[in-house]
Amino acid sequence: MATLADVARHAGVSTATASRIINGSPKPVTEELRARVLAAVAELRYVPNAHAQMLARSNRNAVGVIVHDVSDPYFAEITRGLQRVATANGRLVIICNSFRDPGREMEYIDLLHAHQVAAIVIAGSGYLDSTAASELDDRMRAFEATGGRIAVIGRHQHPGDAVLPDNEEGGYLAGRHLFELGHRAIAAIAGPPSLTTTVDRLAGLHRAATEQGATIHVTHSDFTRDGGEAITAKLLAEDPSVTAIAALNDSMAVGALAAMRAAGRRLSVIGFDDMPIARDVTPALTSVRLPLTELGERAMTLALDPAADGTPRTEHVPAELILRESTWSP
Amino acid sequence: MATLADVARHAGVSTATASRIINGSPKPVTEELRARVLAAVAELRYVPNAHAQMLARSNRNAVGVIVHDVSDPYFAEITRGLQRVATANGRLVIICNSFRDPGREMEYIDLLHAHQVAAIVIAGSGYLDSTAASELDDRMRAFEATGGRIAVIGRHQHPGDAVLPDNEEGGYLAGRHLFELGHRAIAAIAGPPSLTTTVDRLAGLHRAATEQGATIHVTHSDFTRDGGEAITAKLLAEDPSVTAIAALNDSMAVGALAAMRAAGRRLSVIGFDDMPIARDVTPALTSVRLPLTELGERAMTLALDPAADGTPRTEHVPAELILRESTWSP
DNA sequence: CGGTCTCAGGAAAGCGCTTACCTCAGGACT
DNA sequence: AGTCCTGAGGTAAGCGCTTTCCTGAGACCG
Repeated sequence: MATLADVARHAGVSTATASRIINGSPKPVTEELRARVLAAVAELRYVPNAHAQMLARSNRNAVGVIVHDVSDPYFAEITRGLQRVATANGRLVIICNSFRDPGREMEYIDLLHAHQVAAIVIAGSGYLDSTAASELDDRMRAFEATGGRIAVIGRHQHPGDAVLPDNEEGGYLAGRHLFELGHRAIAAIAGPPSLTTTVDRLAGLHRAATEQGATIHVTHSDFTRDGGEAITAKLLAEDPSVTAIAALNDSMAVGALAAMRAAGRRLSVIGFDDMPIARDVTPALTSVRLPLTELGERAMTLALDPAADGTPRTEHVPAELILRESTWSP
Repeated sequence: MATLADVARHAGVSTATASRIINGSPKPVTEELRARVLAAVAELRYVPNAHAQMLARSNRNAVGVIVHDVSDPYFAEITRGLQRVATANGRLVIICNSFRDPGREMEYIDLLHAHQVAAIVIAGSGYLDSTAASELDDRMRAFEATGGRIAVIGRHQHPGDAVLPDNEEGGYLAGRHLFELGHRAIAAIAGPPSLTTTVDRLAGLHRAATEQGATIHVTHSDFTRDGGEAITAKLLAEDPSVTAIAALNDSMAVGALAAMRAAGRRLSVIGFDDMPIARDVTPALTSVRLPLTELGERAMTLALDPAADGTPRTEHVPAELILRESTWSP
């Protein structure tokens, strides 16, 4: 492995000069030396050791991202936004999948901390369990204490910069739409009850129901397509009076559609997130859209621009109802 | 930012001792010192500087992954496999999106090289353009010359460890299926002609056609859903005699379905990759499955186990036809 | 009771790079 | 002619950690 010293020796200059030439420092250097050094670099296929550079410069260049799972379309979309902004700012992005495990999240915070990232963005870890949340909070504080910056996506224990999708409002939009259509027997398929995303969307749904003096039957699943399919099958068998299903994300809504097809039933279904698949299933899915890419972009922007004063900044992004063909009057 | 020296001072020991205790080195240490050091670590919230560790240990711990785009379901699936194996081996994974830009790929190889990764896995960059390919090859050699390991997924210029999905066979399977159904006027919607994936799948299709003494009409698109929709719309308008469409990936097949729905036509459609969405569109998509997660797992395994001798290892993974409802006799 | 082992712990030499500071010519000025 | 810049380059001190080698003190032996 060629080092700077090798290059310098090869070109017959000091490491200082070689370093300056390679990094294009403002210090003036004669053309001849520059050429010699550059030739040596090419010949030796020299690639600077990033770790040594980080250590010597002690500037933080990378940023970390902790999400549930990049393969999940929801987070893939968010990640896309995060990457766009980070790359535009010349940052290296380190992505970590937490699989919603608070323990793993803490490990990753430490790992990113150890790697001297300038900032960490965390998405999809709004835990309600206060033990896990406060330990996490602890780790985050330790990171921030060293000058690191943290931005979170979604409601979160940790006080600090955050971009908040308006999940409550989205839930309300979905509920109101169903009630306006004339549905009265509505079943909600929620995600894990420990996630704030679930809680907030559900709260909106309940607000809409209360407005109508109605109630909504809630069952919990796991935000996956198969989970949605299984629970819908059960629901259809157990409660034939339900006329509409509000799934708290599109994956489960797609599963619900599959279960209905299998059972030969046709209830109204509304999804959440408006993922690309929504327009390609039959019937095309009515859904509550959250601008996921934008969510990511704004979170990364927050994370990279140091706060003017120390005040935590909070940005809200609105939800929007996208009407398609999966909802109708009973 | 607390350093090892801070911890050592705080505990009243030398940095050597502190380091040994923190890293659990085999050197024996009295319980009392161990307790003091660990207490100091907790109190100062010490997190070791990973860059300094890398530099001092000069062992390579991370691995790099270069893919087209993690948000793309195809690569998301592959990445999942890569991560599983890497994490199981205690490696940090650095993911880079190349967006199929050879220039960016080279940058990323250098970047990963600079970060001293132990290995790089590259997926989805089988370029035919020989200039780009040979420059890439150059970069890879430079990396390998320093002891780094490279594994590629898919056919590739670079001679070395590779796992190859059997795209040609998959194309053949798709073609034969359509011909067996009795189709004669078949249109293929291919991806960019510069990718080996496109070329290989197409070759299989042609082999099936030749067997039948038939030919296939080929048009090129870009592997995206919208690209598939647009080109299918055009196709339907221009050539009413076509009875079957072979899309070279599922995204384009889904687009084709949408275009057909819009035009009120019902041709047979076969996709490729058997992505999760395939079973949820209507009609459910017949597709050629490639075990993507396994592809990733095997590539990472190859990358992490140094070759027994220096011989490049090649693993083939077979394609499989998944019958659903989008294909029928004309 | 002097000599040899063992063991706990420390001193210090790097790992590969950046950069503040220093040196040494050769002009420009007075 | 002597002083002072100014440019071009080198010297060396770290950055935070690991690890080799060394030291000093008991334990043990004959």
